[in-house]
Amino acid sequence: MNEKYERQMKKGVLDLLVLKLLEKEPKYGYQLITELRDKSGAVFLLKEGTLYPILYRLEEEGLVESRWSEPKDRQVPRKYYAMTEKGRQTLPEIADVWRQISRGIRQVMEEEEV
Amino acid sequence: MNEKYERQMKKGVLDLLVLKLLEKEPKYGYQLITELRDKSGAVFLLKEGTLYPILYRLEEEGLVESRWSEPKDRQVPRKYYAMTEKGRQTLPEIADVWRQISRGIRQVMEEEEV
DNA sequence: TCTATATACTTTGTATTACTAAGTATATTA
DNA sequence: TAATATACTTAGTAATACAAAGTATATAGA
Repeated sequence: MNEKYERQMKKGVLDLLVLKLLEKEPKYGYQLITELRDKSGAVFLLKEGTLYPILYRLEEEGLVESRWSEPKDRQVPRKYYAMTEKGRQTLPEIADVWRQISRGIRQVMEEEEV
Repeated sequence: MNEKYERQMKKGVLDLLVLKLLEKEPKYGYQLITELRDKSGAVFLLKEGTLYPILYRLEEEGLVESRWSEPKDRQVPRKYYAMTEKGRQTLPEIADVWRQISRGIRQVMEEEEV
């Protein structure tokens, strides 16, 4: 992909995708990176330096909350993130912003392409 | 719309939309603002301070070129922007970046929604 | 045993960009 | 005459994806 444009176009949607992945159940950071990679068909290959600050920001905004796992059987400790009530209210709003913008883009792009 | 997210999600796509609108014929800045507003269904309401710097950047990158209109019959002078050869090569590349990213987002969003 | 790799989280710094706000100037309309 | 629409410019700000480096543990291979 054209890296320059790729980077900019991804701005803003990561919050949406992370929230979406947390919708059903709590997950930890590294898990989110691999799920995002797999489900997006390797379009979203996040580095830790990208994802973790997003989680910190979402937590600061009150959309998610975290707790450390008590590490059983010699397991590396993990920080699980779960959606808050506010997060559940906000997710559909953000999803709607995405829908409107992508529709606007489609309309401009498909214009006169009949 | 949720302004905070709206702003970020629009990042990067404006170059694409502006190039798309210039594909068929040269246009001037103010014209691009109104066309973008109308064709997007008022999703993209650009201020001059948003559009013109985009055009300067695209020109600096060699994707478009500008010329001032010689103002006939007491008309305000206009700066027309036209696609360059390089611009015509780059447009499909950027459009493809958009397609891949939006497909990746759709896949994550639609996951388990059956 | 040693080493490399995968897992897992943190932090600092940088580049890019949409937007606000202000300014300049002309033409048209009320 | 004033207000509005047209048309372009510029300076400054905030937000964020990413690179890069660091810390630490578990596991697999040589």
